[in-house]
Amino acid sequence: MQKQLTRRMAGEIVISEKPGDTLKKWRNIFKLSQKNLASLLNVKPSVVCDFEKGRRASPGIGTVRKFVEAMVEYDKAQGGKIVSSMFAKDNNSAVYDIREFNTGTAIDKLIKEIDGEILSGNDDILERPIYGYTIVDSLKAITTFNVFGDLYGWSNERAIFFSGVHFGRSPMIAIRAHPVKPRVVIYIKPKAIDKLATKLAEMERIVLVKTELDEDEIVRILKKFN
Amino acid sequence: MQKQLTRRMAGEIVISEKPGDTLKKWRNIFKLSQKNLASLLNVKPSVVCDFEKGRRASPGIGTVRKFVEAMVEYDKAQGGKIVSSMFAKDNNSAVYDIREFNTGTAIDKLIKEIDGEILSGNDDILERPIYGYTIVDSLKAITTFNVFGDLYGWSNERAIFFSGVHFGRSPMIAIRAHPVKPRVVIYIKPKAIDKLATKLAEMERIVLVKTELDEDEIVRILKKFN
DNA sequence: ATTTTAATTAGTAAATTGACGAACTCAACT
DNA sequence: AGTTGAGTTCGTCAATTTACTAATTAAAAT
Repeated sequence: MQKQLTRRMAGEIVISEKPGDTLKKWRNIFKLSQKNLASLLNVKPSVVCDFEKGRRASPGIGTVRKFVEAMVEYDKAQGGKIVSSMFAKDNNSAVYDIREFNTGTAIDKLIKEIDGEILSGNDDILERPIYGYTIVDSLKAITTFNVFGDLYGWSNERAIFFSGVHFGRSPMIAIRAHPVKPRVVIYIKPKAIDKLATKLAEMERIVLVKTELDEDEIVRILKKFN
Repeated sequence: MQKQLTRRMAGEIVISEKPGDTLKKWRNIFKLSQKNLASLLNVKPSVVCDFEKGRRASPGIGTVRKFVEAMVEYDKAQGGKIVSSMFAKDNNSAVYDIREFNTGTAIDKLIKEIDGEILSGNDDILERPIYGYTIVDSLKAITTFNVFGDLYGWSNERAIFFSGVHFGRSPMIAIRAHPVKPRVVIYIKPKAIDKLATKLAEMERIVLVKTELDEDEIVRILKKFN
């Protein structure tokens, strides 16, 4: 998340008409005075000012990097309020469990273990490895502030389990709309399966599975995987 | 879109462990040889190589900018294939109309013009300006390849009209899941309004509106706006 | 009215960049 | 075996950046 923000800041500064102004904008966002920022960087305030005022036509990327990273680091030390606010991420109580595997696990192996039934998915995808999973409550996932960003751990090559599924339409629509996609979607005890859900799964080439096991059993079983 | 990509590239290069490698990565993405790129920049190939190999610890942002912009410009001249592909935009037949305004239009003014009924939205948001709109068929939007990326024109401060709405649940879920949000969502002749839809609108602080006018009438009316 | 704090401007020395050309490696063709 | 294309390495040098100090202006705070 921090890296993402530093990249965004850096990109904005580099491409900006007036890099100095953009730098200043960010300094203000982080509520730092030139003096404060200068001391974080172990330089004199005039240095900060020179950059903001555009005295250098083309400062080095090292400079930009130091500036940007110093601000983000500073914020982190203060509790990371600014960085978090830029990502508007919050309450992730919708996430029941999230884990990464140390090695890849084939999709079909995982399905077998949790006694899943495949609703959609070609054979050729089933051998692909995934590197983790996330279990979420489907309704909470959409009503909780911005969980979608939290669904993906280290790897996007993962399975997402949805509990509290009625027809499975909303979860697939959410996945459809979200830029990052899992490899496998598993509905925990769905009441029924909407046709649009399977169609969307096919379009996204996502393996769609249902299981009648409950969350705790699944977590227990997946403990094995490493 | 181009600016967005240049920023992204620049940010990645600046923050990268090895800026040179990242530069190279992008050059490869744009299918350019060092020689080609050098000629676009009016420098000798060894210059490109020096940067890629990291001979300069901290090249200036002007250099990064020139490199990045040259690649994007080059691609644009070739039809913009790479840039487009980075945004995975494709078939946008779900989009009925998309337009940008030249000046901001207050949300409440637009609502009045299209004879809309507000289902959710605080007064303080209603005065905010928006800078464009998109009209999409809601079902096509989710079944068509990656329209979500195409919903947003130059500005995200816009209104999105959904036609073919049943209960308005899916469109709001899609918006919920998508990282970029419009200011206003307008359902065109919805059959009913799902409670979850209004709830999500409130959470996202999006003004949710319904109108009984049809697409053509709306387009006609919005022609006035500039 | 005076002092502090924040920001700006400018002169300067040392370090670094930006660009060149020439020599060199390493595959891939012919 | 020889040529071509793509990429790499490196010495060189003018132009620029980096960071300093000191002086100056502007706004807030006492």
